[in-house]
Amino acid sequence: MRISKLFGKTQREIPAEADTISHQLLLKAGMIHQVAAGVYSYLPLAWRVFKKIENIIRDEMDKVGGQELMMPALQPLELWQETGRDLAFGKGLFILSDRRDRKLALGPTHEEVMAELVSHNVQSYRDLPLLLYQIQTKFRDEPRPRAGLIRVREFTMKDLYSFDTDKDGLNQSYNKMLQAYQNIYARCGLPALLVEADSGAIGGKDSHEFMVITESGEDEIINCPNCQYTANADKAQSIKSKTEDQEPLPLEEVATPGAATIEQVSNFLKVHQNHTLKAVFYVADGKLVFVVIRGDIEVNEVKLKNVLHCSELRLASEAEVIDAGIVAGSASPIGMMGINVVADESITSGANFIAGANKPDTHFRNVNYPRDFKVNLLADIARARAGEECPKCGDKLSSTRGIEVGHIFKLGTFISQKLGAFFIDPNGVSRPIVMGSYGIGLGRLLAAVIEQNHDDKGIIWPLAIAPYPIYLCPLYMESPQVATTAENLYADLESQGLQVLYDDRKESPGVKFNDADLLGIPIRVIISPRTMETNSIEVKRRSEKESELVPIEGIATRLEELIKD
RNA sequence: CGGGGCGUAGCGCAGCUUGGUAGCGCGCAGCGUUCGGGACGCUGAGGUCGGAGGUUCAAAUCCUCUCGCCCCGACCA
Repeated sequence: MRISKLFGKTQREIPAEADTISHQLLLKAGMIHQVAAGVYSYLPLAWRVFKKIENIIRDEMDKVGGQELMMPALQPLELWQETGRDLAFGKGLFILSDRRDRKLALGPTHEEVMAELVSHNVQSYRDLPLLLYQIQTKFRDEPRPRAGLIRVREFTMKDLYSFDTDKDGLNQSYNKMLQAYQNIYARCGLPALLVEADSGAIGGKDSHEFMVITESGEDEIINCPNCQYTANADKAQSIKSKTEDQEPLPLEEVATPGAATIEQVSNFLKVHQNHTLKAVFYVADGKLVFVVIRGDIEVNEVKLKNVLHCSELRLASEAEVIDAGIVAGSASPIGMMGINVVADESITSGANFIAGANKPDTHFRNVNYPRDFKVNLLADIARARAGEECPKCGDKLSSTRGIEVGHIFKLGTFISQKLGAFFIDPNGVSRPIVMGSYGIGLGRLLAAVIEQNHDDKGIIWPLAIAPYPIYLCPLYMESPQVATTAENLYADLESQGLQVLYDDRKESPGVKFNDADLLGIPIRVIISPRTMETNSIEVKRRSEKESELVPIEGIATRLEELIKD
């Protein structure tokens, strides 16, 4: 491709709206263009990268026996209502009406359509197992699109679904996919970390995410440097510090004038925050929930949502709390009636806590569970933090941030049951098909590669997914010798099937070098009067500082070698 | 949805407080001189100032409404 004809121009200044590296570089390199919030066009260079990633993914899916098919983005809303997942996705679902006022959803994922399809084509255990996938556009009305291609509202995803007769089969399919995913990331030059995850709106039991560690990542990851326990902070467990053993003392009221927050109360009474219990109020599907947790620990809303089995969860407003007859600032689980009380396991980690008395400016000392109050539900609803102990080995946990570049789920049978995807087992008994779901976002993967592979000059594409592996860069095109050599070499390389980006512009060396670096083409080939003097051509890798001089006759061979590495 | 910010030429910005009919840099076009890390000179094209309404002799500038975009939070595979 001649740069003089290439659609898409590099920019000297970075558009102000971008502050994530991958977003900045994609815009600066002229690879993407924003159409609306979270909606982008891919220009030719980015699209070439995209297609290379797509082919790697397709290859790995096919290798483990996946069969590619294509399902529609446009789906009847009824299908979503059958599984109830229209509620789980809530406002994230794009819904539109057709001319007859029928409601349709733009698919955010395809479990429903897939299960419906399979229900018509699988009758017997002999038809299983099955791995079906597609590479399709998905639509999600994200509350906040951000960071360029990392969180968008329209995106391409490879989604594969596994269908098995039982749990063992599911585990086998799951492990196959896990390996295939590792291969994909490795081939894309992306170190991806496997982490335990929450399954969110997709549902199901076990789920793992693949994370690329980067500061700009949206997700917090908790990990143990000792035993390699790694989990999304939404899901992560930890062992909270225990307070010292104490004999329970009698309950005692204390005046705490003006002290409402945990910080104020613990300062006022001169006790550590881990000796207090705090009350946090949520509204779950319209109902008030009283959450009790140790004062120094934060509530993990994902865990809370899961134990409550609710679809909508938000913090209660002060007015809602007061309306329920609760004294904000001194709320107490003691004597709480007619309201759902959910407590974190941390309330059993010590004795003689400070807690509210449900009277203004008053708290209790020596509150002990279960002596002084009852709860409707006791569960782990605490946010794990760095510095706490690993649930597996007891070592100190640390935390990092990452971008989720893949998510795999063991779904089980809830979707197949709802949509009637059953099979007849060898005993003639009808049973629901056991499903798994495996997603990977292509655009996000592309962006993550840039987050991971760049320097202050620009992108450094891994060879396997670079838009072009070779940047042919003649300097001083006015020199007939340079121009002729460049034209001939370009024609030669093209005829050998090599993909070459040919900078045939009459630009100064500085401009060409900077564009070559910005675009991140792995191998730069320079022809100039200087190299012509020794009848040679200069070859430099984007990832390295040093260049080498190669005799003109040997250049094609040398480039072939470099591309094979 | 809550908080903050921004919409003026393809991109980055100034002008707005104090109304007088739009400017700078980059990029773009032409010519010439340059040229191994974003050269220089000259000439030139390009904007109904996000949109609607209002105030005024006069609005990019003041007022009202509205649309869009970004960031933080909430939320979210």
